[in-house]
Amino acid sequence: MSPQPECDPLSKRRLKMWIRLLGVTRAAEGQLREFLRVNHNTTLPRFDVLAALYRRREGVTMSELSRMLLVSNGNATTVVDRLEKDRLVQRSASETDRRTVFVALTARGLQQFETLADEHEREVNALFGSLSETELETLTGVLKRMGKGDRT
Amino acid sequence: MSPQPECDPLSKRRLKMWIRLLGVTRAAEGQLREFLRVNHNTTLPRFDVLAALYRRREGVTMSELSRMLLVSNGNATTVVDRLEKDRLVQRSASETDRRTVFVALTARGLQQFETLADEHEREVNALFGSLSETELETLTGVLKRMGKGDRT
DNA sequence: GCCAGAAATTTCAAGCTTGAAATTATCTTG
DNA sequence: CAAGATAATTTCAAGCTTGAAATTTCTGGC
Repeated sequence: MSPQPECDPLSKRRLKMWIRLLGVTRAAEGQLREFLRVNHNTTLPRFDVLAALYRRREGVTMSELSRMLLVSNGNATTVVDRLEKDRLVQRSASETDRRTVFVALTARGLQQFETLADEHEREVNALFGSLSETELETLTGVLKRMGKGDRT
Repeated sequence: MSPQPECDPLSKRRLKMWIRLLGVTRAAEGQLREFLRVNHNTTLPRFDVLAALYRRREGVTMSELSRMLLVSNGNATTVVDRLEKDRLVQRSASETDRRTVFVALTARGLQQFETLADEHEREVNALFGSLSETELETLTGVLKRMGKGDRT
């Protein structure tokens, strides 16, 4: 049945690790999504955009934003559209390149994010509270190394 | 500014770990999505359903399916609808409970999945090939422990 | 200066996803 | 046995996401 009788013995273990990784991540995402919906009437993608703009207070271009969030540029456009309608973020034109559009938090967006971020951190803490300091350290180390390979 | 001057020093590290976890997972998902689209003209959700049905060859109920994949039942319905239209899966009624619907792979679905699975495994291997055996072991261990807490 | 190609963004159609409401069927208990 | 509660599934509206095509703008070589 198996086409590689002498296949790399690590292959199946890598696959199982990936399945587990996906499962853990999806479960956590689901919890956070529910938390944001129930307690703050918002969504994960909206939160992600606010968080990215909070880290880059001076504003970012639409392209930078989609790269930061690993989403398509079309997607960034629509989420920003909605956030802008709600006056949480604001677009502005570049003066040196008329193709470029900057996005930044409004005062309202900043304020809302600060409340949100605080509770979000608590929620994440609750989700991963069972990890020991050692496990946390190990996991972070491995994840860092895994992130390095990403030169897409 | 910070409301918890003496906050748990692990809190921020847990948060950063989560951000990294999400980043690594999304990057890998993106790669796999592209692989499935370019090489097999299919999508991750479709693959996920086929994989679940492959693991449970005898068939599963719609509810089981959505639990396995951590998606809403409405979602399972629509993906199965499309796969059924393509004759890759098949619904059948339960004889003991007329509310229940079983889904299973068709011969065609089974055949397609076997091809797909093989290449998918290779792709996952390529994505995580940089992990040493030790790292793989460690990561899997931690992920297992993290999965335990999920009694949602 | 002109023009071909590259770059930034938006638009679009199609598919994914959610949570809530609706439907249909089963169970429970008075 | 008749409600009423519970369960399995589908339907639905709204929002998310993608990749491709369209638009507008810039840049570099001629």
